[in-house]
Amino acid sequence: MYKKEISKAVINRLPRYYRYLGDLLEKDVVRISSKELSEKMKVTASQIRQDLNNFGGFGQQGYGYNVEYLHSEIGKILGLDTKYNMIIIGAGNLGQALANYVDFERRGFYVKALFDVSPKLIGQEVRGNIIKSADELEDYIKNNKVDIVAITVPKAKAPQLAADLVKWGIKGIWNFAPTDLNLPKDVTVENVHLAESLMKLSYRLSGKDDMRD
Amino acid sequence: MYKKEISKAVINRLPRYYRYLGDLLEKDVVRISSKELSEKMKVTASQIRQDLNNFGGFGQQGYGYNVEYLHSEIGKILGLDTKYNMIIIGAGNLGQALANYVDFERRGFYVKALFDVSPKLIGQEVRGNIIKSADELEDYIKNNKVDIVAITVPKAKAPQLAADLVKWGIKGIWNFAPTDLNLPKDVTVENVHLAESLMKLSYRLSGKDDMRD
DNA sequence: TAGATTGTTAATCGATTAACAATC
DNA sequence: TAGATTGTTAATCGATTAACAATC
Repeated sequence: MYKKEISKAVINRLPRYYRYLGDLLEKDVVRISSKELSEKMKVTASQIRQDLNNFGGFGQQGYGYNVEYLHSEIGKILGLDTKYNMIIIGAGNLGQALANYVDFERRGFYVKALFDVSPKLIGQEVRGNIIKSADELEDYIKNNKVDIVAITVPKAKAPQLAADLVKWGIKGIWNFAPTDLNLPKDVTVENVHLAESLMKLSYRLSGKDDMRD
Repeated sequence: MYKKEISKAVINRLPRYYRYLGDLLEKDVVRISSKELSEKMKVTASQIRQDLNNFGGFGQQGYGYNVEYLHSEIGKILGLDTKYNMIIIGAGNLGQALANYVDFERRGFYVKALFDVSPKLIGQEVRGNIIKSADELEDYIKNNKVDIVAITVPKAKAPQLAADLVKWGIKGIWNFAPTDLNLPKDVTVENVHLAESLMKLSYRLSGKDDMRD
């Protein structure tokens, strides 16, 4: 069977569709047309229909889309019907912030452990998890199912840590360290580069540009 | 004078160039060709040259680019030669994590105050800043130069807060709340949607795809 | 000078938008 | 049935890559 290659641009938009549909669902909206949704989201209706049709026909001519059904289908596409075990390495403020983010759990991402090297942090409790010593990391990974590792350690430590994680079998990394991790292509890395986000804001504020997106 | 419109794709890449050049600078690399840089960054040399030439000719034929000069020029393009006063609204873990991120200061982003509604947090110190009551926010903004407001409050509170901020004259918002803020177009909003980032990771892990980027 | 590498134009590729036939 | 709106093809637009003349 031929596997359609979905473009990155489309995938990047899916979570946003999911969010808007979730909001509509909360407001008990039953159906929505691509045109109405396009006005809310400030994209073209055409783009919405094209995007969705990469995955299948979720709508109905003359009617539009059933909000609950579409929300659920996009959730499945995004893998939100799966439970993921996540651990966090680096239990500073950012690591703790992630551990405290309840919404992740609602989407199927369960924080199972936090690790740190700092004796000050080891032993502290964060949302029911005792922060463990980084020395226990290898053992932990080898004895537990870990789907996602969030890396919130300093830049200098991240590449070696990532290499070790891969060696121990980790396939999914959520990287907050301000560096690129060059890992085998069967390992999925999603980067969150806060400093770069702030620089983009700076660029636009400094007025070399009058972007509208 | 005609103002060239720089595409969003280009701007999104600038901070990454800046980071790689900064790393080279730390290693005392003096010059680099687009070809060498392209190999490190895993992009095409052509793209690098095209991107840079949106802003001017920073290189020299037969030589390449001077690392220090190019780093500095990209910094200027990104507005990193400007000092920004930033305040953080929502002093939970995420807000505190941002306040503690030293690197921001190095780039010219100074955290001047944190605000929260929680009596537990108000009065606490974070990196030399006493967390203030959100009641003082309007006064603070009216009496101080505030260039950037980082919003780390719950989703439900974010839209009203953003509307107030705009009313009080704020032009730059770094939004961490999982919602879109619909603000006048002279207000610049940069979003960091962590949940959406995690969903993208989930999509790729759930294997509907074998992306190579 | 010869060699290297940029700056820039032209060609290609991919993504977005428009249009409309299919169909609920 | 008539009206609405999708699914999908075709047209357009923009971004990336290739190629090469300019030039250090």
